[in-house]
Amino acid sequence: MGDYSLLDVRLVEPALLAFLQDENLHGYGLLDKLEGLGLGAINPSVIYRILRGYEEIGLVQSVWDEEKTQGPPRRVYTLTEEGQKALARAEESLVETSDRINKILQQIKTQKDH
Amino acid sequence: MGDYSLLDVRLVEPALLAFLQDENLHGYGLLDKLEGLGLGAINPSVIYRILRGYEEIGLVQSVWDEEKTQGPPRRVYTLTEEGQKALARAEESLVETSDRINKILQQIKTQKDH
DNA sequence: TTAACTATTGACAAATAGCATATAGTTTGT
DNA sequence: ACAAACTATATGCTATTTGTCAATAGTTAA
Repeated sequence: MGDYSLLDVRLVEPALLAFLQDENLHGYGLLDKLEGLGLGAINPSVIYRILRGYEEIGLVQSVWDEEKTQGPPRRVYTLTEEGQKALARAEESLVETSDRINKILQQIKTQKDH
Repeated sequence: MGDYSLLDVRLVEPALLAFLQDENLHGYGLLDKLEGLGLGAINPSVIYRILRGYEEIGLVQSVWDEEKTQGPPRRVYTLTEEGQKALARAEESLVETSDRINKILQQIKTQKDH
């Protein structure tokens, strides 16, 4: 029961790429970052699934970090060159979506004060 | 030539409510309106399914328009009071999503010029 | 040694989207 | 009159995506 919409769930994918842009992180760390977007209530399995999918298609690479800092070993993800390109495409796509949202909000507003 | 993402598909539901805010429209007319958002490539079945769903939960009401203007009879949808409330909630949700998108875009930008 | 927290994975169910197709009335061209 | 194109709605099936739950397991604090 998260406080986010189905729309917001689809922000997770681009957000993960964005977070990995200049920092190598593991799933749980990424989950923390998502909290900063108000998406902390998302089920961890969703994040892990996306990450594995990204690795399969070559957008990220992972290595096991055994330097047991706070728990069991964890997979640390790095953005590949392909991932950088995917991020660039995601950025464009987000801008377009943002435009569409603004158009809808504008539509709602202009109808309100008829 | 659908140049929209899965994220954008999720904009259809709030958009339909917005379009019905002060104008009674039928499915095909709504599809035309979606074209203005760059979502014209969305399969009509998606729209009709959403509209029937909305009617089931009381957000819209429909009547058959037999005044054969350009083709077979069509269902003309009207927003109910419940639908107005749903639209208000959708508006809030869109604003939140827009904020989240902007945060992600900001994140991408600030990392770019490291 | 038990509980709480960190961390990842997999299995299965539910929801959503895409695609194709059926039905059918109207308009336009020949 | 007939066919083709366009308008309009509906439905069934498949594939994809998302949600939920539970299993596994290491670390830290009580």
